[in-house]
Amino acid sequence: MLSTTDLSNCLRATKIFHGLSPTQLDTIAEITQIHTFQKGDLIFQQGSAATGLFVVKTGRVKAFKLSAQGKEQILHLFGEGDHFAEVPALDGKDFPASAEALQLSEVIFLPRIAFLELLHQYPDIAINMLISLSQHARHLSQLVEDLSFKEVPQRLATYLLNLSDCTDNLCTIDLDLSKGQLAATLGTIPATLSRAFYRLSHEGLIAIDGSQIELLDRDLLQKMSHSL
Amino acid sequence: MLSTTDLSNCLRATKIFHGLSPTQLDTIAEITQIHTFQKGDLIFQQGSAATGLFVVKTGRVKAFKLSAQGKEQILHLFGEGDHFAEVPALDGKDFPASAEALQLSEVIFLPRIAFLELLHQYPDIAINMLISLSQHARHLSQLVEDLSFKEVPQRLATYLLNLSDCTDNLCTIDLDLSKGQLAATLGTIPATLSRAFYRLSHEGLIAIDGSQIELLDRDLLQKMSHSL
DNA sequence: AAAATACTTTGACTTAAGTCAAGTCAGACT
DNA sequence: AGTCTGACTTGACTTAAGTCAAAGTATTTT
Repeated sequence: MLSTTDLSNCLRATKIFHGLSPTQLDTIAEITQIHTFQKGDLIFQQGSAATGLFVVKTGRVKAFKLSAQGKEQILHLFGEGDHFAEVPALDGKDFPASAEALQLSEVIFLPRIAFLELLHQYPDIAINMLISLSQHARHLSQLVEDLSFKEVPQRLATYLLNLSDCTDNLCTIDLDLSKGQLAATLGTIPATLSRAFYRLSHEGLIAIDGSQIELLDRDLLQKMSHSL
Repeated sequence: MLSTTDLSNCLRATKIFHGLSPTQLDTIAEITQIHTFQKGDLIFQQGSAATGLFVVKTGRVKAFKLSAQGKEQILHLFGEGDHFAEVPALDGKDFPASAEALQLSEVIFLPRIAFLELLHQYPDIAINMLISLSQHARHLSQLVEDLSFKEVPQRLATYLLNLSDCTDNLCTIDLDLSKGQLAATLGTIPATLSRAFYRLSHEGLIAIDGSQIELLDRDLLQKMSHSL
């Protein structure tokens, strides 16, 4: 069991409560709960009633949709300090997607009513929230663009380039997801992703060794990620 | 030219400034400008630098992306009282999409800096904004779901059912968009949409007469819109 | 280390949907 | 009325990507 002080230290490292005073953090710490999820545990399910806001303390969480035919589409990946389920927490309607822990994760939970009160009480939280919701929307509109305009090999090229931007000029990158989960992120299925990997490596753009991907030709990858 | 009083009356009817006092509205009215756009006029272009927030006074506006190959994907349709371009107005990064007037439209413009000041000054605006941004995100995640899981005839069935929900049990509906624009909304092209219309009418689910669509079998449409 | 389980790749097949071009239709303009 | 223009439809073709199942490769468990 975490003390309130420890918890308010966690809250400080969080996007949404960033910039609040220690006293404010303590107040918030008192109304939050911590839940632990094992890898694969469902945190909430698409279509069920809104409960509140979640903040990742440790671990990794995915937000995803599942089709009637069993196809998965990952919408977002959340890491430490990220919060999720803001949309249902704000509007009170059902969860638009499901959430699942990708690994052992500790998640801070803030009940909806308490969250809404905080929002009115501390305008800074509302502003932080606006920033992160707009990132969220930007990311979704990028996903729409990718799904609507790009073929799978292009989406893969885009993904690899984005990953390597983070790891900077190191041209060997390590996939942060299993290939199956990567397929679900890119809006396709493992078999198709596998062929896209083959195609990029066959054309000399990348070299694959398990989850290690070496980017051999950034310029061509860049070109591929934009047009066909 | 509109007087400040007239303008503040317009602002009252707006989602984002709803609930503010007349004095507050007057203050806001002084820093806004009104622009008139003809049908087909570009309001701003994807990729250009953020300028501010736009509010539809009259008319209709679409937010859309254009691929390198010339395919269009409509992200949102805005009507009177709706605001758009909140995301770049908030985060200051480039416009993620373009906006164009679908008909003669009057648009209220609020420069970014002034908008951000208002946000800090009047917490109610931030809250209104949060609500509408979450609708925005919900809509985008629905679009992702449709693009990732559904085939074009299913997307069309979903669209028609949603339209008829508004017009309620009146089972003849009038398309509010040209077929070309509807195709861009559903993430496809006119030729494919045309075949989807044919298929639904051939299967007896709808009857088509130009832009008048009669829904003949709601239950089957419902079924089609969900699974295959 | 062997066995079991899960993940990934490959192959053969099917199909939804894009491309391009030709035709049709309707409203706008002179 | 007649022609022009833009929107819509249809046809023939191509192709990306999904399906299903089998083979191959890891990873974990006992």
